[in-house]
Amino acid sequence: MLALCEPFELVPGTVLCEPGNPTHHVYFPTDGFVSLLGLNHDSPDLEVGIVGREGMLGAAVALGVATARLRLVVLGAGSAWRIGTEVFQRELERNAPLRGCVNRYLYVLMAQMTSAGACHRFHLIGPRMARWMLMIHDRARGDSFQVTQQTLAYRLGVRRVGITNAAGALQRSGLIEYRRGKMTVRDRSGLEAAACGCYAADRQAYAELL
Amino acid sequence: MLALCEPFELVPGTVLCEPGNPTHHVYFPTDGFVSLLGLNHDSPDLEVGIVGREGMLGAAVALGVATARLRLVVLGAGSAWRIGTEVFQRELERNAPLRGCVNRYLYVLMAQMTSAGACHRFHLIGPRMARWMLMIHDRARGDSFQVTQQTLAYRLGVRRVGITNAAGALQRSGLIEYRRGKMTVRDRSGLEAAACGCYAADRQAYAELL
DNA sequence: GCGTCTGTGTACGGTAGCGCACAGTCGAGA
DNA sequence: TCTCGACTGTGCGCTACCGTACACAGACGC
Repeated sequence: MLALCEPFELVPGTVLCEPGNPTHHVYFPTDGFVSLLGLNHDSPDLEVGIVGREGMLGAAVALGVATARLRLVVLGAGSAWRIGTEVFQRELERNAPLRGCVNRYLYVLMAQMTSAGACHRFHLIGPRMARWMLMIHDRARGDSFQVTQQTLAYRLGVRRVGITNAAGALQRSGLIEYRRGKMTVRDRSGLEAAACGCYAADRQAYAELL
Repeated sequence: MLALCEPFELVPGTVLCEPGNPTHHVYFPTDGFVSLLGLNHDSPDLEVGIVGREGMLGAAVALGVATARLRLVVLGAGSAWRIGTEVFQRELERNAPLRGCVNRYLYVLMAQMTSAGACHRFHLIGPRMARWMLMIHDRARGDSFQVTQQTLAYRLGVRRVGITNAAGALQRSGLIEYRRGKMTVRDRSGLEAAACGCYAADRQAYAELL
């Protein structure tokens, strides 16, 4: 499988894929992380998931659809293996265990999108932000990562000011620290307590199936 | 395929499936409609989709997972064909066109769940309710169907009072009529104008792929 | 006719988040 | 060292929605 792949560098800000365009590659991050954005001409954009080394990008190709519906934006620097869509599809047909694995991943992805919907609808900004920090923390190399409040606000579908307040509260509680685009997790377990249950639910769904 | 199925009656209120439980059957409604509810111990339940004769229930079985994550509740009376999970899986393996079709349906479902997330997050109750009415109207036999404001509120994740207000506005505009649990669509195109763009987007996604 | 239950209308205070605007403050590059 | 742009903090009025509570009306059985 690896022989069919080529290495690819994940550079923050890069758009790997735009809705409506054909999917040319499937990506398997080994490091770094990517934001999945659901676009909607009718409402602001909204992040529906984050993918790091635990997952893959372009799993929908396994469903036989080679047109993207999500915008994929690199958030955290790193690297990935990528493989051409057709090659991947051919491999899927030959390789039953691979197919099973990708299918289970798709299922987990669906589960996460379901819970993300309710999360964005009902939960306060604070817990949602804590959840987001934890998801990044799981996928980042260390305790710090580059994120401005503006980009976080965009991802959670709220105003920057909302993030400023929530982040300030988390910082005053000593859970995180941040400074001009650099966020640092200070108290991981405190952050887990502050996050909404969606974080634990997501991890459980992943653990159960993969 | 039909030879492997058995007829099944969809009785409103029936719970076809509960999260965590094994999926015993896959259903293909020929009439009536079913509500897909995402449950969350951390927040109120939320409807993530509606399925009628255009779709199927238990598509996730095609991903090799026989455990449900959604609660399926019959909303509109009707009938369906149902098939045992194992039989269906065996059939999927033999029948490539069927597999392709189910896969595409899964993809559409994912697209709808994505847009539903943003819809619940950003759109006002009025447009969301209009969208819901249209989705039911598409799947119901006539212009009328049995729904109380309370059940609708539950599905949209809002208070009943919120529905009372929105429904009152729609009725005053002459788009719908309702009376003690019976809703009637009076002005279909007006309702389409009142609904949020998610309705049109969903239909387009479906038309493009199926 | 009478009570009862279900469904709908209305009211009221409370609040999270919005849109907007502006003021600091830090950092990188000239 | 200075400037400029990027990042963060704060303020203010507004609104959609929430939780709660209560009143009314049609439906139904006795």
